[in-house]
Formats: sequence, C-alpha cells, structure tokens
Amino acid sequence: MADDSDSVASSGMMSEDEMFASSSSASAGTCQGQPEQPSTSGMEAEEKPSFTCRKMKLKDEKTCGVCGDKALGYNFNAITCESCKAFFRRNALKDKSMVCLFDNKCVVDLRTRRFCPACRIRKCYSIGMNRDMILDDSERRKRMSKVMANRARKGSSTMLTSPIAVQIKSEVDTTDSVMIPQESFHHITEVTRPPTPYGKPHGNSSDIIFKHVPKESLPTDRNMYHQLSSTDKCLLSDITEAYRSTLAAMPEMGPYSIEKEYQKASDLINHSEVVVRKLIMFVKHLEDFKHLTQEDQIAALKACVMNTLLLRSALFYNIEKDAWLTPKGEIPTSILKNATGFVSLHNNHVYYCRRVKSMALEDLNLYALLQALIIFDPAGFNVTGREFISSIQDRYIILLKHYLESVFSYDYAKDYYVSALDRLCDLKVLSEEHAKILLQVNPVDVEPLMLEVLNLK
DNA sequence: ATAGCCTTGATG
DNA sequence: CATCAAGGCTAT
Repeated sequence: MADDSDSVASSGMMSEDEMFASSSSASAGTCQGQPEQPSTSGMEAEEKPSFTCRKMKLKDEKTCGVCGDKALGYNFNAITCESCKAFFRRNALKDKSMVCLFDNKCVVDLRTRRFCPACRIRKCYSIGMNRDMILDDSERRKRMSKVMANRARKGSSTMLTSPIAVQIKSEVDTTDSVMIPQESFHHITEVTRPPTPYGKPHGNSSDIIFKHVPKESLPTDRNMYHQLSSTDKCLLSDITEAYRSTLAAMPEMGPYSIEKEYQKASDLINHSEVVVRKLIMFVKHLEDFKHLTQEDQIAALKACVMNTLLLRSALFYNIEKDAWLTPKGEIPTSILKNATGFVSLHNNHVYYCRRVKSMALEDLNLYALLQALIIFDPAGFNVTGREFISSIQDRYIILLKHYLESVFSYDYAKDYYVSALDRLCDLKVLSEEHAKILLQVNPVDVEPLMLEVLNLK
C-alpha cells in the first residue's frame, strides 16, 4: 500500500522541489541508533539490550509538510500533523471563499498556521494532499453502515452479559405491582384543574409557578378545541396506561426508614434501580421502541435515565410538604442535600419539580408524553439512528401539541406547549448537574444494572 | 473553526 | 496482531 501511494504520488503531478524530503529514512526501520542513554529504561534485558533501536521506533519523528508540527503519518496522501489533516478534511471540499488577504505568500508554520487558511490550504495541495481521498457522502455512509453492522454483530454477543439487555429481554414483569398511588390518576380529559393558580404558598417563587388559564376563560366553542383522532387517542392512552403501571410500588419492598436508607449518594443510586426497571418495562410497551436496534435501545435507555428520574420526581413532588410522595412513603427533598452535600443542586432540583408540577399537576397524559419525548431524544449519546429516533420523537411532539389543544383550546394550548418543552430543556442542565453525583460514588457500592445504565466503572 | 484524541476497517 | 489512515467527537 505504502509503495503504491508513494509511486503514485511521485510519478503523479508532484513538482518534487518542496516535498517532504526529510525523515523518509525513518521508515526504513534501520534506525541508525543514536547511542543516547545506554541506560535505556531498564525493563527486562531480553534480546540485545545493547541496541537501542527498539526505542527509536516510538521517537521516530515525522514532521508535518504543511506546518512543521509533529506528524504521525500520511493523511490524504501527504505526511501531516493531526490538525492539518483535520483542516484539510474540513476545507478542501468547499474551497471557494478562501482568499488570502495578502500576496498568497504567507508563511505557514506551527504558530502561523491559523492566520491564513487560504495559504494553508494552498500549501496542503502543494505538498501533495489529495482531495479525492476525502470520502464523499455516499462513501461515508457506506463506511458508517459497515461500522453499524459490525457493532450490531458484536453487540449481540455482548448482550448476554448486559444487565440492561437481560432486563429488556426478560418476559417477566419484575415490576408487577399492587398498590396504585393516591386515588389513581386521571384519564384523558378528566383532569381536575384548580380554578386559581396552583399552590403559591409563600408567593416568593411566583416565577417558578406556572400560571394556569382560569377555567372560565376557556372558550366554550367546541370548534376552538382540537379533536383527537382515534389513532391519537389510542396512542395516548397506550402510553399513559404504560406509564401508570410504572408508578406503583414494588411489592417486595417493605416499610423502611428514610433516614437510614438515604445516607450515601450510592444509596440514592441504588434506590433508583427500581425506577430503571420500571422504565424498561415502560419502553417495552412502546411499539416504537421495539423498532430500534438493540444497541440503540440500550443507548437510548442509558441516555434518558437521569431525565426519567427527574421527571418522575416532579410527578411525585408535593409542593406543600416539599417532599416526594412515593408509593413507598413520603421522602423529604432534604435527603438530596444530605446524601450528596450539593446544596445548589438540591435547590435547582426542587425548582424544577415545582415548575413541572405546577404546570402538569396530576395529568398523567402529560407526564407520559414527556417521558416519551425523553426516551426518543435524538440527542442521546451513542445513538446511531438519530434521524430515525428523531422522526419517532416528532410524532410525540405533535401528539403533545394536539392533546394540549384538545384540552385547553387553540387559544391557550401554546402556553402549555411552550412550558412543557421548556421543562425538557431544563432537564439537560439539571441532569448534567446530577451527573456530578456519580463522580463521588464508589462503583463498588453500586448495583450492576445501575453501573451499566449510568456508564460507571 | 480548530485541534487533539478516539474508534475502526483494511492491510500486511 | 500491529500499523495505517479514514471519520467522529468534543473541549477550547
């Protein structure tokens, strides 16, 4: 290969002169040893300690033909450094607007290479870099699908050891549950909304609290409301029912003492495992989820775990008590502060809960929709089928819009729609903040499923 | 936009 | 199994 390209390069349209005449001998392997330190680096004295050739292989210095920086090898048919490689890849295909502000004679070296892109790209070509070696769209696609196919095959063997995959595959509903929290949540259109703005106990955080449209202000004209199609209704009630089933308590968990259970950050994480199990049960009910490849299923799950926990905490949040009313009992939000030591994190989390709760109240349809949007988030790390996931998400975004229009009329749905999407934006920041908790946790204390799902280790 | 670091299929 | 040379990702 090397010989091929070499001959092509030299016999081709090269104008010899500049070329990278230096260091070509290096590849010849006969490192003309440089005695240097005879001490070498100790190590075992196997085979000819007197020859220091071995070392030279690593030191072997190639220099970038463009800027003189250290080079690792050939890039697009010339020896260049990493940065000039990236520069050429970025710019070679769209060279148009590249104009030198001077005389096309700029010096390009390690320090000046940024100054004049035009001269830099010119020099790239002059040392023989070849734009044809940059993969075009179709070639790139082909390459990517090779990788994806390979990953899928590799994945299936990894699947056997992946706790997440086991959980997805498992037919048994490990979250089989008994009790339904509070007096069950409401169905479509039968959510009770307070006539006055929600809560507002001390009036201090009114900017946090969502201002509801007073019931009497809603239009009476039927035509001002969207009528959900029957397929929309089905989809919505499907996900809402699936979401509802994730809310009940795990049967085997008895009563427990909160102070004892949430002392360390790792306790927090391990207690979240139940939620992850439920999340997996939830997604298994979604037709759309089944259409993802297994690796994307896992990637999507990993990416949305933190957001899921946060959304669910908002659902269970009670503004008056400043606590989470879970099926297992009442958990004061202060455990967050105590277990992690992050005060501002606690505050932000509580604000988030108040924001969501004051807007969505107990409307499970909304929570289920938000949960769906969270799962099918194309921004998730390591998701290979981004466009596909994005197209799934589109359906739920539209469903959300229609649903709100069916409840609040075309006039007022916007406020809710904007608020809902805004809460999703909050999640990004909040979950990143929560990720800091993970850093202070000793992986040894964490359950395997959570280890995988949170990418710990 | 840049540049360093990483993953990966191909090649020998 | 090591090396090469593509693209991808992401902090700056």
